[in-house]
Amino acid sequence: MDYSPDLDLFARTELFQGTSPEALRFLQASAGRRRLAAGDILLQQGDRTTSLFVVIAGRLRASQMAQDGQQIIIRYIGPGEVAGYAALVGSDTHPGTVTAVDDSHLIGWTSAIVRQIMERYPIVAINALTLLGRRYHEMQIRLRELSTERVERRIGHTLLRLAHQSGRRTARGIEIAFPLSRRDLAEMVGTTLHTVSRTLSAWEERGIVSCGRCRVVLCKPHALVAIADEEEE
Amino acid sequence: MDYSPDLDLFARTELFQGTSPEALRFLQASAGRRRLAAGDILLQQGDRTTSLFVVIAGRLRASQMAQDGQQIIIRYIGPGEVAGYAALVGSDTHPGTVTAVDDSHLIGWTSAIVRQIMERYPIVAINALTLLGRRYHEMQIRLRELSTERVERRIGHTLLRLAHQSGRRTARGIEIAFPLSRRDLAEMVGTTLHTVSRTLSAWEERGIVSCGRCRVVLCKPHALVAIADEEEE
DNA sequence: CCTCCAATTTGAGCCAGCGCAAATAGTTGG
DNA sequence: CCAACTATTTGCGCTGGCTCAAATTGGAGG
Repeated sequence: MDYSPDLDLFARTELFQGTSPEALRFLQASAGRRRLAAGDILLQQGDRTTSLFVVIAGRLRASQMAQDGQQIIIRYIGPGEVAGYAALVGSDTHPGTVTAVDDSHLIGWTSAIVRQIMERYPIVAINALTLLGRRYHEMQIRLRELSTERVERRIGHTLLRLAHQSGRRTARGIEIAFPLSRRDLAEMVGTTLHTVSRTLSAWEERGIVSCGRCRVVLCKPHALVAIADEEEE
Repeated sequence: MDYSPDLDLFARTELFQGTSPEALRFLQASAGRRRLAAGDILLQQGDRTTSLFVVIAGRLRASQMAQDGQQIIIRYIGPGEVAGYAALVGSDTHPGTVTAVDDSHLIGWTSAIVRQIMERYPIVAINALTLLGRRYHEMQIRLRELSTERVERRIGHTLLRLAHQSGRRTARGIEIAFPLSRRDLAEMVGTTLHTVSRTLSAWEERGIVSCGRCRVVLCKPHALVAIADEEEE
């Protein structure tokens, strides 16, 4: 491992911000490192919980699968964010699968260490609550969208959220900064890749988006907002 | 207030189980009490967060509304559970509305006290994480169901979950122990009250359920499991 | 017992979006 | 440059479940 995370790095993560220098040193001392290539699996749904990870660089996808193989994407996880929250909430198995979608670099702690950290530094437990509360709230909103909105608006909302979380400014607009296939988008939105493809094609026609293989660029985000939030007449 | 919650009561809630006698005494001393009649609103979406509540008796409904008035039911909250989790995660406004569906009795603490409690007694923060992790996981599952399953199966899963959380054994079967209209069920499942009504009628025909005005009794839970989990051929 | 209101049931028609299928276009490895 | 594969596009027909409408039922209050 050629990479040695410095203390600043920890201080910028959602889980460890605001912790004392002493705590940061302890975190550094007890951490393990992990590198993944795009496509590698970090942890599998149903696996016994052993560690908690924080993403340093790269991007991962958390997904949920049913017995019949149907799966959905819960969220994408980027730098500074927590992956494998089971260790945080004391669950003994992982509720979902986490896969790298880009080459990624993570730092990890065992469940026992995590528990110890939270007991010794309550700010970490409180940060964890804040972060989980945010994710829970996000889920409430997605659940509402899925229950009440048409596919086109859901695709719009999803793209706007992705752009917000991990958009990259480019000459042509805001690009989703990781490989995102039509199928991926469908599994986030709750539809089929066919419908996503048709919708994107229509939008591309109107110059709202520009897309390629596993790539989406939002050229007119405001137009997308209009579609996502327009009043039902 | 004629009701004086004893220490045992706290020890049985999801948030305070496992706390020391000293902590329990502090909790008791700093608690406020609140009674609600069925239909009363405990807190409204968007309101500034002031308190956290624990349900002692009764039942409440947490819901989420969009600008256009479309709403969904996030969950029902029963004895021993937390209502108004915003104070727990440090959110400054409530993400949803909480309404009593039965006469209810709650105990509450101000946000400042909650913060103080979590810093002084880390077990409470850890309990909070566990509880929120459980709810988050529930949401993942509902999101997956909503994305991939047909209405009939979703209604089945929802009824089974409700029966599990707050079912009451009766001569005719397991009764959902609080008023649940077709509309309520529809707002949990992500469909219309018409479709719920048609589905329940069909099931009643087959003796699987028995229902009245705002009442549902599961007469053959195993048949419902079969419907909810049957293989798609 | 009667009135009023909310909850529920049921019918009929329609359509957004799915399922299926087939063609096309990038990508990767050889 | 070719082969094999994966991602994407697009057409077509079908249908689950929504929308609209109207009748019915059960309770609560007087």
